[in-house]
Amino acid sequence: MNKPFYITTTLPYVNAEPHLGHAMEFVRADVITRYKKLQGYDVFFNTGMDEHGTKILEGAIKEGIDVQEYVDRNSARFKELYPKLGITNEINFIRTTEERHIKAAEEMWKRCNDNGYIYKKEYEAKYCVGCELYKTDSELVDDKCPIHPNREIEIIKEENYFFAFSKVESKLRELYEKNPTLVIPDFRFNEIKAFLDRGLEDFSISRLKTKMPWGVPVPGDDEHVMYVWFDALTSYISTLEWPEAGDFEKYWEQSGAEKREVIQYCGKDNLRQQSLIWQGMLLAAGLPTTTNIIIDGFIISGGQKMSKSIGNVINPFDILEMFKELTDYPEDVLRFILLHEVPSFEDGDLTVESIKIAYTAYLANGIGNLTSRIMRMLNTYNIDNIEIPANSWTNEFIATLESYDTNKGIKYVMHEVKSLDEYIQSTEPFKLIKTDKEKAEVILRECAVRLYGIGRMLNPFMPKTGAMIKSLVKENKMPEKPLFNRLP
RNA sequence: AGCGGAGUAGAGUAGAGGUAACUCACGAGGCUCAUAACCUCGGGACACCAGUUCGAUUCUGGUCUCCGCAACCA
Repeated sequence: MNKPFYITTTLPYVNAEPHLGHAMEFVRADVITRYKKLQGYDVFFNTGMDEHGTKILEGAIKEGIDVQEYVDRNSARFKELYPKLGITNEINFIRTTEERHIKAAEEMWKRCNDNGYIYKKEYEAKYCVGCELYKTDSELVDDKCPIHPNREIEIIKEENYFFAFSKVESKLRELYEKNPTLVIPDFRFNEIKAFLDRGLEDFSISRLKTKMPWGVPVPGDDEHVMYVWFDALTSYISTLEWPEAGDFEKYWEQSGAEKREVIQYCGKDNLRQQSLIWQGMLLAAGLPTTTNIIIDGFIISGGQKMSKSIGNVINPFDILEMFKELTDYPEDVLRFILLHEVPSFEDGDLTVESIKIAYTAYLANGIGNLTSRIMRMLNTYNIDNIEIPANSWTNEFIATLESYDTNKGIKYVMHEVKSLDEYIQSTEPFKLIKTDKEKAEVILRECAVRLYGIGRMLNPFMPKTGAMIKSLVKENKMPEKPLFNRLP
């Protein structure tokens, strides 16, 4: 059976520490990956690090270290995070400083160039002599560099390479028309369609090497390096060793597959880059486009953006730390919080307080307690040999994941936890066992099967917890200690 | 200016053209299998103004407020 599936996160730009937004994107993509694997797909799951460009150079200069050293160190920091999030270890990494990536970026450039989408034009760039860096309008305050307000910003006229965005405009429009679910959710798609309708301007895709050397060289021109976006976006296929055919053919082109599925996850700040620029590049190079781009919202805290000056920053490591004494599955707790407390497509709010409340309500009092009470009864009353039915995922549950609504998916599971608690209370098997043993046993077997079903559904979301619940039911074992201890 | 999103009980969120749901907090009761857990009941909400409709909180228009984007910022 040929069921290939490709999914990638955006590659984080490694000029800062990993934050909750990164963690959330990884976790969601991981949930989809695990779900698809359980459905029999051959999944290529990609992530990596974006390591070129001005900001990286700036960061390295600031710390006074070699740029390669800087990206090596920061990339390691990110790589550390994946296992702590319970991300499957069958994950592919690409760093944009890798040789295979640089080759792919050069090839992408050549193809766009050969097809007539790249041309040279004079460009006015703003440059701060103090920083020795290019600056964008949004970085300047009153047309001055905030770090060097006493120096004038230099306007550099230089020959730059431009991408003929305007030339792919009609192709993009056609792509959008033919693929009504290209961008998910639909309100984001509307946003980008409206943007496209206003018309696209060509944009600069190179920088002078003398001013910004940290990038992939432009093929055939020693004086320029590629603008970081052009190189970074190519990583989604350089990870497949493109332009070599092998994995690219299998996972990106998916020629023999029933339905082509090439999925990208990204934050809402990336809408334009992923849905417009990257798709435009693929079209220009004559390559198949992405089939679905899933746009995440942001995580805020207490109604405000997380920021160091407000002091409301919560990073993934903090949450793991909070729960490491209480459970053997802190990564599942973090996954749960991100999946359950943040809407799938809109902004969500997390505070230390809200995280604790959710943990107590759903994990300690919910799943953990439910597991204990059922397993205790099965044990005490010696009810053994539970027959596990072959498949128990309902269509309603599957539909949540097929539409990438991971938040709705895990809420569905939590609802089942709740209704199983209600079922126990209303049927009272613990009372019935004294008067009608047979009937009590029927009820408890039903409970065991339903608990096992919860374990199964939990699988993509909270893999370790799901596996533990399943094995407890199978072996008719009481958990040695609570799955999720209550907070002190 | 423009574009997109949002305004639902004390807080955080669901939801739908016709008894507004969930988690936490609060009040009352129940159960004892369970992690002082679990179950039941109760109080309390659809920003504002018009329109469409038998009927709107849900659709349309407007107002106010908040958030994001406003391109070469990765």
